Amino acid sequence: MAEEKTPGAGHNSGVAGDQLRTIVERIERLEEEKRGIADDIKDIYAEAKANGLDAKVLRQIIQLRKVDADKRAEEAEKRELYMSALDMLQ
Amino acid sequence: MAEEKTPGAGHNSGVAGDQLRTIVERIERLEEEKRGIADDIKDIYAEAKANGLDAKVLRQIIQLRKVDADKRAEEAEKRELYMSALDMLQ
Amino acid sequence: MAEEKTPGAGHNSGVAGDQLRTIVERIERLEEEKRGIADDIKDIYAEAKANGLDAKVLRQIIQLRKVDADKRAEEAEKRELYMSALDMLQ
Amino acid sequence: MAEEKTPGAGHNSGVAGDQLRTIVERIERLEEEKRGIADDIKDIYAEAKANGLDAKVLRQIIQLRKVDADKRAEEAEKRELYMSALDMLQ
DNA sequence: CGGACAAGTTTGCCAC
DNA sequence: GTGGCAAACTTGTCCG
Repeated sequence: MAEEKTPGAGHNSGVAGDQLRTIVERIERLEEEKRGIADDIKDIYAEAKANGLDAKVLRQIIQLRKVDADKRAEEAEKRELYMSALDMLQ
Repeated sequence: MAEEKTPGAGHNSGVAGDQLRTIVERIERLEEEKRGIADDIKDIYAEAKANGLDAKVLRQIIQLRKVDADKRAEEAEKRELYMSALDMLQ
Repeated sequence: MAEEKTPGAGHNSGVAGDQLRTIVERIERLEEEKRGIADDIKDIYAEAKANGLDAKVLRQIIQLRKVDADKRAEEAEKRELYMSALDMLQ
Repeated sequence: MAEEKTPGAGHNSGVAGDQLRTIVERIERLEEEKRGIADDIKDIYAEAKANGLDAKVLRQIIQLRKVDADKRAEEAEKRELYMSALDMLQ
């Protein structure tokens, strides 16, 4: 409704209204996307349940894989550290 | 009880491994996207702060707009409820 | 490491047993009360049904009134938000 | 606002408005009490944390005691069953 | 790091 | 008794 087409014509004096509005819209857009993805995930769980899978177990599996992935990432990071240390010793 | 769709196809006994793997991968893919979007949002807040905007106020503005949208949704929901309550009371 | 506040006072070593017991008992007492109230509510629904009222409609009515109350609370909260947002924007 | 002092004078025809209102108010009163107790419990957890206790461990302890109590209740129930069976055999 | 906020998980209830 | 729905509780995340 209250469109602010003309910068400087409103009561905003300290901040650029256009910039503010752009930022707000970008964030809102992204949050909507995020919500959409969360819904998609829920749908997949529902579909899995409909196919006879146990959602709870499914969540556990994904959690386990996430932990494993984190550990692997940690190890890779450590490898990087070692490598750079070796570089410095060369 | 547990029907064997793919007997002898591997060490899996109760569930179709392919289906399970597909589902897990789809969920993991979506969760990664979700994390990426959350990161994008954080980036925008950081950028806004760098441009002299107060992140706290920004969040409040977005919260206000969300509250407004929620209220509108709530009213729609309430209308639905009234309708069904009236139906049941005849 | 763990400081001994009451040495020799029993097998407890890190925490004051009396305080812990008191807290646990207070919580359990309150949870029991809560359960009792939930039971009372169920009883009223049962009684209402026995008197020919439709429990589902009853729940909807209570839900409607709750939604209204929530909306009023939401508006108050929104007013607060506006005030603080305006304060921060000066 | 919309007071229904005179039964039969309004648009309600099938149910007694007074009875309905009484029931709704009783339930709402009880739900408010329930919420109040839940808040009290939260306060105790906060207080415990302020005193250096770990709320998570506290919850686990209470959960354990609850399980034990349930088991004891189960055993008592079984005893009752045995007793009545013995009575019938006497 | 500690509290506030949101997300996810669990639990209880009702209908079938 | 089971499965879906809604509410409660718990967990994780993010900011200050």
